[in-house]
Amino acid sequence: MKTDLRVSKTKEALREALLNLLKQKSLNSISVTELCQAAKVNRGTFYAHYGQVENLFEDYFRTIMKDLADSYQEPYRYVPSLLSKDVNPVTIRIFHHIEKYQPFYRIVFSKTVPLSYYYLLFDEVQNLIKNDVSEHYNTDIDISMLSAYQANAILGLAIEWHRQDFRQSAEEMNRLLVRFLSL
Amino acid sequence: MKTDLRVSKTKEALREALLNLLKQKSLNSISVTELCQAAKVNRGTFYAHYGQVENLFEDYFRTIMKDLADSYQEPYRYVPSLLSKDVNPVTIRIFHHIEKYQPFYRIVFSKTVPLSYYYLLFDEVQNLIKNDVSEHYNTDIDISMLSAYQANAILGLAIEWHRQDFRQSAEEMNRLLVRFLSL
DNA sequence: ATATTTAATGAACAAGTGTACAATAAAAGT
DNA sequence: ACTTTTATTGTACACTTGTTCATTAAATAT
Repeated sequence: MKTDLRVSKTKEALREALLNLLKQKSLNSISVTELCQAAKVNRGTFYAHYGQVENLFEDYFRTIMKDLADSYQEPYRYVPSLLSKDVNPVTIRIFHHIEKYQPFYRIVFSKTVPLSYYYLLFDEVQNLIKNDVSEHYNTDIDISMLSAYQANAILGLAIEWHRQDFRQSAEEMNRLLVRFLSL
Repeated sequence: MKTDLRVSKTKEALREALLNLLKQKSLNSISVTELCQAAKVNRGTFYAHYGQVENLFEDYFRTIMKDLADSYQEPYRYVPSLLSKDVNPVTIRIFHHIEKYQPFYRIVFSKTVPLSYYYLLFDEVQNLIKNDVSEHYNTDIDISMLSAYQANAILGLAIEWHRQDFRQSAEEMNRLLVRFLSL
């Protein structure tokens, strides 16, 4: 059975209202009450679907990360020439993705937000690397640990990128990563 | 001028009450009201010092991380023999530190907690690496980016360690890190 | 078209939040 | 010891939170 039209209608209204409010104020200053007023949705209805505003945002985050996953379907155009074979381009699309959704990732990387958002990103990158790594290394190595190590290294660059207010281009971040991988 | 005795008294009472409550329930289920009742501190006084329960925990986290920083004063006894010179032992004390405060780090790495705790840890490790890295590499390299990259790689292991319920020993984590560094 | 299922609504409730301010009490300075 | 400074307390207020439940309305199924 498909989802009830009313459900998708209210979820859409809430998402829309959240995005509008985020233009004016920070995520954790948005109350359930004002969100529901903006969305013209009953407060009880909100609680039926999400428990807190953070969960609504997480819902939206998942759709954005779906776009990251999807990007691996099409060929990648941004790999610097020096890359080619050593570094699997798979690991490197993340920076263009973050650049594309920059206003969004300013929130994801902000201090007051729950750690769960970071974990969503971590999971995604770790899984991408897991697929890649399991082919290239011996089987006696702990794949979970190695992929966690490599995935989070990349996210470390993303964190620093955010801290420097995204002043570098995604291209530059790619080149940085390639350089560090060859150290 | 030193801090007022009354201030340290109330802060101590609040910290003590928080630690007791954390034995029974999760951080974000602890209300300001019940915390203040347990600490026998007026609710208004709490708001004068911290704005939310999370900030009180952060305060405590800082003292624990001070212990990590201090550990670099004394010689390190846990370095596997294979390490010696390639890997600076500086980077590797983190796992014994986390092991020592394990119940605490279960909270720090839990999903609902603010990202700021992770950043505190990240800052600490990044700075330790910065000091080390600035000696060993060319000056044309972006030290902030490289240290962010390396620091977060290590924290990636910590995240995965937490996810696997800390089943490995700190020694094992050290060996894993050494191995990954030589790949 | 109609009946059935199920989601959204509105109202109401106890509890917690965040803030303000005058009154009190405890440190610090002399 | 006494005065001054400053933190804590108690009370109050408007507001938000999270939950419940009967009522209404919209979508699905026949």
